[in-house]
Parts: sequence; C-alpha cells; structure tokens
Amino acid sequence: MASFTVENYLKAIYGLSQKVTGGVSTNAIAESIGTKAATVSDMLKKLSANKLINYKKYQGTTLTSKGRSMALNIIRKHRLWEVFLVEKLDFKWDEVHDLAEELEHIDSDELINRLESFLNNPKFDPHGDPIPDRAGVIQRREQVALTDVSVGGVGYVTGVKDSSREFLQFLDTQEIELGNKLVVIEVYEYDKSRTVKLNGKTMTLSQQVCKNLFVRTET
Amino acid sequence: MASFTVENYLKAIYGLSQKVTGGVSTNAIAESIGTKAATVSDMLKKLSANKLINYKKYQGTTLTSKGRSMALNIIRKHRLWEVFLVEKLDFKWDEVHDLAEELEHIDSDELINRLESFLNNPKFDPHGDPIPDRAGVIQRREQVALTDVSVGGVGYVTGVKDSSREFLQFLDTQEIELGNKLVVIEVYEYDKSRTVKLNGKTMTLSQQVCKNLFVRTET
DNA sequence: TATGATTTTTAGATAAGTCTAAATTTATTT
DNA sequence: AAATAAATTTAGACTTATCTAAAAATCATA
Repeated sequence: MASFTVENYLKAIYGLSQKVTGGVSTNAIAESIGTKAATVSDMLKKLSANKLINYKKYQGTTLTSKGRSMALNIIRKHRLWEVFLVEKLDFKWDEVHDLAEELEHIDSDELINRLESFLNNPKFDPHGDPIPDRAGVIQRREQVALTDVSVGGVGYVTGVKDSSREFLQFLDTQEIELGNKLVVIEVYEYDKSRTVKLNGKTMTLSQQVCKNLFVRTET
Repeated sequence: MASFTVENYLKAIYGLSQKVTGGVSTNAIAESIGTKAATVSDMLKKLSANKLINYKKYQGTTLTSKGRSMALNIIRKHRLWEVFLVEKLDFKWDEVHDLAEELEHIDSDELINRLESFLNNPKFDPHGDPIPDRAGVIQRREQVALTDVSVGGVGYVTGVKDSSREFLQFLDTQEIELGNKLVVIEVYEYDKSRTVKLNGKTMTLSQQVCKNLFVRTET
C-alpha cells in the first residue's frame, strides 16, 4: 500500500495536522487534495485498514507512526528535489512546487540519499522549510513571523509560511531573499503594517506579508 | 491521453518496431510489457482511437508519427535521466534502468531541457544509446557488432546491444568500458569466439559477448 | 434542548487498466 | 485443401480511485 494516491493523502494529512490540534477533518483533506468528501471517506477507511491512520467515523483522523514516517519520507523527497531544481537546474523558487510533487513519488531510498549527498546535505529547501533526515527527524528552527518582531528588532529571513507563487513572486519584486537581514523601523498600529530596512532599502510590508515571512531573531 | 501506461505501451512498440520489419505483434507487446495479450488488445484499440498507432485487427501495429514522437520523447527522458544518475549520482551503468523507467514519466519539457543543459548536452546514454534531441531526432552512429570485426581490425567500444544487468556486470568484471580501444587478434571458427587486446590485456570473448558489443571501427 | 445547518458517511455508478476463459482469425502442416 | 496449432480478440469480471445523491451523525443556536 504505497500508491501515488495514498502518498498524497498521507502528505495532506500530515500537513493539515500541523495546523490544527486534534484530528484532521474529512472536509479539510478533501479541500487540500482537490477531491470530494465522499472520496476521502472511502480512502480513510482503506488507510485505516492499513494502519496508516487512526480513524473513527465522524471523528477526524491522525497519522499512526507508520503513516507519519511515510509522510515525512515524501516530504523529504519533495524538498530535496526542490533544492535540486533550484540549485542545479536554476529554476526559481516559485516554479518548483509542481515538479517536486511529481518527483516526490519516485520510489527509491538509494536515489534520494545519493541526491542528498550530491546536494551537500542541505537542511532546508528553497522556501526555508526543513528537510527531514533519513530517519524522518525534522529540524525545528527557532523562527518567528515578522509580525512578532517589534520596533528595533533585527531578524534574518529564514522562510515563508505561504509558499504560493503569488507570494514568492511578490518577494522577488521586493528583492527579499532567504538570509537577508532586516530591521523593523516602525510598526503602524492602524493596519499592523511594518516599515523595515532590508538590503539598504526601506520598505513597508503589510500585515499579510509580515504574517507569512519567517525570521530568526538575534537572541 | 498520456498516462504512465500509455507511455509504456508507446515505448514498447517503438522498441519492438526497431527489431522487426512490418507491424509489431500483440504477443510481442504483451511479453515486453509483462502483461497479457488480451490486455494489449484492448489497449491497442484505445491507442488507435487516439491516433497514436496504426492498427488493424490481427495485423499487428505501427506507430503513427504522433505516437513515434511521443515514444522518442520518453526515450529522450529515460536516457537523459540515466546520464544524470551515472554522471552526477555515481550509480553504475547496470543500476540505472529501473530508476530511469520511473523518472521518464515526469511530465515537463522545461525540466528535461534544463537537465540536458546541466549535463552538457550529452549525445549518448551510459550504455552508448543515442539521446533523441528536442525535436525527436535520433543520431545514428556508425557502429558494428564486434562479430563483424575480423582479425587485425581495430575498434572503439561504443555501446551494448544487450543492456541487461548480467551483461553489464560481466563487462565490469572484464574491465571493458565505453571508449576502450580494442584489436581483434584472432577469430576461432569453431565457436566464433574472438581473442582481443584491450586495455593492454588479452582476452577471449564468446560469440554471444561479441554480438552484444558495439564498436566504431577505423574508417 | 430541540431543530436546522453542516459535516460525514453510505450507496450506487463510472473510467482505466488488468485478468481468465472462450471465441475467432490467421498460420502451418500433413 | 482440410485440419490442427498458434495468435488474437471478445466477453465478462475485478480493482482502484473517483463521482453524485441520499442518508446519517454531529454541531450550533434560537
């Protein structure tokens, strides 16, 4: 039991379970995968029968350790392929998601481990998301959203919460990249926007942007 | 109409059509794909309905130009991924076939074209097979089987006809690699084996080996 | 807390790709 | 040329993943 489809369900459940406490709802999975609740309901029964999820009708679902470890392996593959696409094939960070969605299903630990070495064992993907290691251990990074940095605070851009094309392209236009240092100059109470100094330039970022930008602050 | 399965059928038909004159038989396809003739029969109807093959019941099949161009694109992807696996990830030439079978179905011309540049536009895969270009043009190489080289003849190893693990590993044990220069010292009429000088060593190769080794001869 | 709204599940269908067994067509051989 | 053998196709069934429509369970609130 490890088809393309099953892998996508596990990945979706893993992703959603990061955002909520308790079980993941059928509807949420359906929306995430782009399918109907009825279809998800069927699939949950199969995943449960295969001990990949804990599932009680009407109660939402969580991954078993087996399911989680499979999900993490897919995420590992996805993120390593993204690094490959950006670092080696010169794709931009907003172009790699769909390709990685395909590549992540290639089934070979040997391949992915060699790819990892070839890429010099990166710890983060092009969007700043951590890459699980071979054992499925995922590095937690001490980072906060830019909304949590107050005036005078200094941070280094470590990642994005929203990795949609639109947001990534917006960051490109503002020439905001991972690793950039920024200083919060002002916070406007009115709309919660922030003026920051970054790359020698001063710019004002809306609350929505600040929410979706992760930074590591000086400790 | 371009599923994983369809792609495999087109590739199989292309491969088989190189070996025979006229149409490819249903049974041959079934054996090549590892399925049953009945299944192939069904699929041929669908491929025909989609104008990917020319098909008349009981008469065998050939690819249309559309089908051939799709087949060549898959072969192009397969061979470029093989180069990647060997050149960049240090796989051995007998280890890459199954992985390339998976990777070849990744659907993106942009990806494969960038991969091609990244690999410095190789013209041949690790087994010496030519890589079709973006337009599906495949370079024919002037090469002959070693069985066609007579005493005193000189050749450079350009490829293998049989790229099975077993044969490739045999070549490894004999330290025979693409590009090696060899001279035919003797041909034994009895069993059609050949003694050759290669890498400073003298060795005798059976007819079966000679049949499956391609060389470019001095012209 | 009852009742309407929402969520989830079940039931029944569909499409793709596969199978076995039987029927049909083509090839071979006496 | 007829009979047998081999190859191919058809018929009917199964599996996986999906859908719509309807039923059932949970929730939210008047």
